[in-house]
Amino acid sequence: MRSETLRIGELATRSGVSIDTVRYYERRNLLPRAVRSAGGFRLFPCESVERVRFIKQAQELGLSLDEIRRLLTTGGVQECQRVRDILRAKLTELDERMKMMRSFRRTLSQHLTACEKELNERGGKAQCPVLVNLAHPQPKKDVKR
Amino acid sequence: MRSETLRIGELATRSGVSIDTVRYYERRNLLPRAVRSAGGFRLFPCESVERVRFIKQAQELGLSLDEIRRLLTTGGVQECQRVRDILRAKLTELDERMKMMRSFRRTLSQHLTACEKELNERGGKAQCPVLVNLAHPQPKKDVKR
DNA sequence: CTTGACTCTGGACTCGAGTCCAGAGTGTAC
DNA sequence: GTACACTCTGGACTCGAGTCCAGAGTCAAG
Repeated sequence: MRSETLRIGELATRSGVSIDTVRYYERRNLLPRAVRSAGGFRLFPCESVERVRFIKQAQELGLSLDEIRRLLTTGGVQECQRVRDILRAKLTELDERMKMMRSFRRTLSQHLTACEKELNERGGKAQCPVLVNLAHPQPKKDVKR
Repeated sequence: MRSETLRIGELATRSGVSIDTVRYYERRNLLPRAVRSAGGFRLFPCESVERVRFIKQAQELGLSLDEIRRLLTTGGVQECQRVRDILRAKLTELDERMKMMRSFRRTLSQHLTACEKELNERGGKAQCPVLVNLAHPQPKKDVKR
C-alpha cells in the first residue's frame, strides 16, 4: 500500500535535493509547512516533488528564492493580478538577459575563431588575440552601421 | 596635464563600481596589482577601466569571478590553447542556458496568457491557473527513474 | 524489545561577492 | 600651512543559499 505522503528523505531523493535543502525551503516558506506525524516527522504531499523541481528549475534560470516564493505563495483568486505582474516583469528581464547573452556569445565565438586561426597559422607564436580583445571589447555602437 | 594613470576613486567611478570592489578585484587578482605612488596610493593604467567593465559584463552573464580570472590571467602565447578551451566550454554552457531560458520564457508567457484570459472571463473568480500549472510543469521527457 | 535507519531542532559554519569601518596617512587648493 | 577630500590597511560584517552537526526522538523489522 503506497502511502499518500512522503517523509523528508523520500521527497529529497525524488526531487533531487538534499534533506537540508528541503527543510530550508520549508523554513523559507517555499514549501508550505508540512503536516507532522504523531512523532513529529514531516509528511509531505506527493505534489511537493513537482514543487521542489519547479523551484530548482526557476532558480537555474536566475530567479532568487524570494522571487520564486512570491510566485508560489500567492494565495488564490484575487492574487492573479499580482502573479501576472511578476510574470510580466520577469519576462522582460528574461528578454533582456537573452539579448545580452546572444551578444556575449557572439563576442566569445569571434574570439574563439580568432584564437583558432592564430593557432593554425602561427602555431601560437603571437600574442593570444583573445586576451587582447577581451581587454578592449569592441565599441559595439556599430549596430546601425 | 592629464595623467596617464588613475587613482582608485577615478577608476571606480569611470567603470561604475565601488572603490571597495576595485580593491577587492585587485586582491582577488582580477586586476594586476597596481603600482603605488610615493605615498602608497594605487595608480591604475587607464585600460583598467575597460577591464573592470569587462569583468562586470562577464559576471552579468553568469561567469564567476574565478572563471573570469582564469580568462584574464592567462599569460601569453602557449596559453592560447587554454583560453580556447575555456571559451569553448563556456559557449556550450551559454547555449544550454539559452535553450532553457527560451523554454522557461514560453512557459511563463503561456501562464501569463492563461492568467489574463481568466481575469477577463471570470474577473478572477476561479483558481489562478498560473499556480496550478506551476505546480505541475509540462511532463518533459521521461525522467529516468 | 532491541536494533539500525531515519528524522527532529537549533544553531553554527561555508562560500562567493562584496560592503563597511576605524584610525592613520596623502595630495592639493587656497 | 591648513583644510578637506581622497586613500591606505586589516579586519569585521552582510546576504543568499545552502550545509553540517550534536544530541535526542521515531519507526519498522526481526
